This record gives sequence, structure tokens and C-alpha cells, in this order.
Amino acid sequence: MIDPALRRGPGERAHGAPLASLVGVSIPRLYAYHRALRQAQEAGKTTITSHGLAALLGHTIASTQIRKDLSALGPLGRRGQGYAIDPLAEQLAWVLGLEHDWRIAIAGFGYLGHAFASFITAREARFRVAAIFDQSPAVIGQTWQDITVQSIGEMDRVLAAAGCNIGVIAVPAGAAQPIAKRFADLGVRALLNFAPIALDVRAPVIVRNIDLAGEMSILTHRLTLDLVADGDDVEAGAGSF
Amino acid sequence: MIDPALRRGPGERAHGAPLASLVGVSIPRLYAYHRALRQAQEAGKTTITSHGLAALLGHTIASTQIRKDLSALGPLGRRGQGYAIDPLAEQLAWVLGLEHDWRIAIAGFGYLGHAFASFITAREARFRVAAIFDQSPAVIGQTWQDITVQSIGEMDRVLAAAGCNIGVIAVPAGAAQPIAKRFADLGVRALLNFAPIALDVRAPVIVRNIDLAGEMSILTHRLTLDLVADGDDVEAGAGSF
DNA sequence: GACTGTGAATACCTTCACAGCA
DNA sequence: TGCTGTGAAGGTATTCACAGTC
Repeated sequence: MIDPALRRGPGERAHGAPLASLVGVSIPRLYAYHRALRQAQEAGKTTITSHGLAALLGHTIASTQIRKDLSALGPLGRRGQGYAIDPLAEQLAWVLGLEHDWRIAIAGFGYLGHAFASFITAREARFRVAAIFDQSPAVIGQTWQDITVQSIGEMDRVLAAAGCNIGVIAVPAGAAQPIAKRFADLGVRALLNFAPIALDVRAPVIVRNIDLAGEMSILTHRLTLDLVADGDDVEAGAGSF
Repeated sequence: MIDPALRRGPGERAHGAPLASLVGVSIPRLYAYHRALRQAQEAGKTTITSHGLAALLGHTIASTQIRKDLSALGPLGRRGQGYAIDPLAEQLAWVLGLEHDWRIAIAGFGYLGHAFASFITAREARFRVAAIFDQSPAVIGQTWQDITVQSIGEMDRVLAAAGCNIGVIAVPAGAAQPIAKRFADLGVRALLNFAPIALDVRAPVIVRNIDLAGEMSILTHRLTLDLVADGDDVEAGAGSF
């Protein structure tokens, strides 16, 4: 596990602490802070405390945790006052890479690929879907927001021109691995994978898996625990299942 | 964080260790094992070693980790031989709750809700979509696999009859919280939430969030680190972004 | 007084090393 | 010999307690 590139941001702008100090902070948490800060901005606020942020997040994250995370980014708060929202949001956006434009290629334009495209472009202005691929002749040639769905066979040619940074894999499990390899060979260094298999990709390429069935299994596991407990206490219960 | 109900499974069947000993094992990992075991079963195998399992999982999980996890479920392996696949898969299925039938209600039947319904019913035979709700008049009345999409206003009436155990929230962020409350009030104790907000639900109800934008932010964060490093080394590079 | 920043303490999860068995 | 099972060690994330600052 080598974490490369731990220097400061480029240019004149001081981006607080070197990113090396980010050990121990979870990026999705930082993203949640950023989201909450935008919300506070829209509400007209200019400062916020760690407790206020925790409240905006439904107290799913402790204020202590928030302070620890934010202090890792640099001296952004004022003791006794709280955090100034604008510079904090800006700093978070920089750390999260939200100040760049990202070009996304989607492989597999079924319902899932379609849903992802709509969701992510609505959520982050700088996320652009730049290429869409599918295998099915029924889908190829369709357009989505000016983008024409291309054949998977065209990936090599199209991707070279489209210059995408992020690949999304929304194809059936059986088709995922070769597509991951193709993305990797074409220089796409970040993959979001919805297929329920472990992709085999090498070093500079990073993968995040969205494990829908795995998340469901957490729910069914917990519900089963409840069933066992209830069964012990109330003798078989109302027989719903 | 109280983990309720930590006794054995019911009935004559011995389900190995009490589930209390499952501290430290991640349920998605157990689910991955189960998936790999089914794969091995289909390939005609009857036993497998922890190393063999690791290989099936693309070595994303260490064999030591696998042994630790499985040993928490009871004495399922034989030293020198490996694990007998059938009883192991059965035990995992029980722990994961995969031996029950689960009735799923989906709120929000846009592309995402649709994709989820198709995906999850294809993956697990005992997951059934039993009710679908949407707000849009254009969607209400459509059918999916014999299920008619109902108005969200009908949730109270329909859910009482449908007897669902799991609610899936695939509506816009603004609509998510009231729907979560409604699910909770109607006795649905497990929610899978795709909306990018922290739901406020109380004690017996459990929530899992699928945070698509959060996962994307991990990718953009890592890519930004690379950018900073490359920029330092190659002076602005090829100017792709 | 209010709130941030942070070392120390704790809890948790993973890896290691090896004992125990077939 | 081959592989599981597990205490011990190591590492990482979270919480606590409080010092520091406005």
C-alpha cells in the first residue's frame, strides 16, 4: 500500500497541510462535510461549528471526529468561533479533486449505467459523461444528452479521443474483467465497478466497488439476528415469513 | 451501538457458534465467500482450502483473513484438508439470512430503482420485489414483473398488505427523509438508501447507505494526488485536463 | 464561555507466527 | 506434510479529555 504524491497543491495558492497528513481520515466523510457546507452556504450562513456540522449530518458523525478530520487539512478553524464556511469548502473541494473537470466513460448503458449518469452529473457540476459504451445493438446509437452510445468494440478508438479519466463498469459480471483491462490499457486510472466480481487490475489503476448485494446481505443478516431474538422471546411471532 | 440478539439459530439444526462471536468479521466479506463457494460448487468441487477461496476472490482477501472469519462461525474446516463446501455454504447462507424469503419495497422507480430491482432479484433467488412506489404520474400504473407501480400516497395501505421486510429508497434527496419515516412507521426495519443524505431513523430500524458520489470522490481524490505528483515531475504534462 | 486542536487512551481490525490435527 | 484455528503483535481508526485561543 504505497500512497504516492504527498506534496502540496501547485501554484500560488496555499492549500494548507501536505496531503500526507490525511492518514486516518476517510474521504467519503470529507465529501459529506463538503455537501453539508454547500447546504449551509445556500442557507446563507458564513460560519459553522463542528457541532453544527454534525447536526447537519444528522449526528451520524461525532463532532470530535469532524474536528480531527478537518484539523488534518490545516488550521482552518478559529477557537471559540468555529469554521469560516467558504475557505473550508474550498479547501475540501481541492482535496477531493472537485475543482478539476472529470471526464467519465460509462461501459454498460442499461438501467444502472443510465441511472449513474443522471445521478452523478446532477450532483457534481464538474463531472461530465464524455463517452458511453454498450454491447447491445438495441442500445448502441441511442443518445443521452448529446452523447451517442457506441459499441464496446469501439472503445479503443473512441476513448483515445475522448480523454476520459474515470471509467464506470456497469456491465454483467461476466463482461467486467475484459472491460476493466481495456480501460486500464487505454490509460484510465480510476474505475468504479458495479459488477459483483473482484477486478484484477494493476498498480496505477485504482478501483472502487459498489457492492449492492453485499449491502443487502448486511440488512438480511441483521434482520435474521432480530428474528432469532424475537423467536426466542415471543415464540414464533406473527408468522410473517 | 447495541448489537441485539446474539443467541444460536432456532430449531434442531446446530448452527455453529453463537453469532456473538462474529465481532470483527465483515458481512460483505462473508457474502463474497458465499458467492465464491457457489461458483466452486457449480464447478463440481466439494472441498476448498482458504487459499483456494482467496484465489477465487482474486486475492483481494488474505487466506488468513478468510480462516479467521470462518472460524468465527464454528469448527467448519478440517486441518490438513480444507473446508467441505456444502455445509460451509449452508452455514454462511444461514448467517447472512439467505435462507429466508425477503420481501422488498422500492420507493422511487426511476432508472436507479429499476436497475436495483433487476439486479437484486437476478442475484438472489430469495429476494422478491413485493411493492413499488413512485411519485410521478408517468410512472404510476406501469408494471414490472407483475408488480404495478403505486403512488407514494398509497404506501400506508399497500405496505400493510404486502408485508415487506426491506425498504429501498431511490428517490431524490429531498423526498428521502419522509419516506424513511413512513417505512419505519409501517414496521419496515431495514432500509437501503441511495439518496445522498443522512436519514434520521430510530432504534430498531437499520440503514445502509449507498454513497455513489462519495465513492466517486475517493477516485477523484486519488487522481488529484497523482496529478500533483506528475505535475511536480513532468511540468504540467500533456495538458489533458 | 465557547469552540478548536491534539496527545493519550481505547477500540477495532488485520497480519503474523505457530500450535494442533488429519 | 498440509492446512486449519488462534493467541499475540501490529497497525489503524475513533473517542476521550483537556490544553490552547479567540
